[in-house]
Amino acid sequence: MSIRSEFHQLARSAHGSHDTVKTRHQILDRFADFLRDENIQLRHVQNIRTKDIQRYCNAQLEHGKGVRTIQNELASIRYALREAGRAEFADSEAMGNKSLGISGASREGTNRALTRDEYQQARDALEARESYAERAALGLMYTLGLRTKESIMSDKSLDDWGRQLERGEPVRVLYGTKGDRPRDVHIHDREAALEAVQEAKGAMHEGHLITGDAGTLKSAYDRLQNELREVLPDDISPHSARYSFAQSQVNHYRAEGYSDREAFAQASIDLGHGAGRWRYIRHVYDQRENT
DNA sequence: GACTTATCATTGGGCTCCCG
DNA sequence: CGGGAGCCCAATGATAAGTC
Repeated sequence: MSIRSEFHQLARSAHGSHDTVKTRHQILDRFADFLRDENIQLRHVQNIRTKDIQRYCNAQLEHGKGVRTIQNELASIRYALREAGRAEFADSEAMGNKSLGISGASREGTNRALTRDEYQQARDALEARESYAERAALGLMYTLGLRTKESIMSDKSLDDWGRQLERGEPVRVLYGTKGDRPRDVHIHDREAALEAVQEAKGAMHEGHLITGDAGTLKSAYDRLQNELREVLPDDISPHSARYSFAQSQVNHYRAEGYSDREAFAQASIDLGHGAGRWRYIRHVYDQRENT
């Protein structure tokens, strides 16, 4: 059995969501490519040495890959090693990111928030294209702070959200959340949020808001992503709408007299992270120049 | 810091329309 | 009626952003 097929088996036998397993599989496959191309002749995962890993890291750096990316790849490789019974090796100091020369990457976000004008322009453009469902999805992302996937899967929740908003309750996001963690979002601009929910309800078609040709979640996702990219500025991604929401939450909490730190913490909770993530929110979401 | 899961960018397949 | 330009979109690959 080749080292490649060993990798494949290891990638699959391990745990994780569908996407995670798939990614791990790809990473290990590329690592196997590297070993082959470099003519490093290893028959088994058992025989992998630190220097092989080191060479891989160097080559990736050389190739111009980001440090964060390589760190992520190494996480998968270590996982495979552990799965193959080499936990001690995988967790050894020599196999740490620091020793391999891939530590210390910046974790600050690179996206910026969508401004109100840009939001309005994107909505107009979507209307002109008669992409009403996509326009509604963008509205939900902007007023409720939803991720793209959450907005696609919002169809099941729109009625509930409408009711919750009417009563002044937090909005409960259940479907499509990262890691399947539900969250309650405190909405300050209730009117705008209600409007977005109504709009989305009206844009639904056969029980769904967004549908791709293939009828899968993935195709719906790609369609929305593509459509939004065409009407948003080049340096803006759909996720930027969520940044805007985060900023507006922070501003509202501040206006209510919260300290900066508490405002960040509250906004963090609204985005579905823990309160302890306030520092992160400050870095990633609250880029002052756009507030 | 390490590991998992999401978003984003790029690629390329396949459709349509037009020309010869 | 074949083939290629141009477009649209889904698949694939890369990377950012989550949690533990």
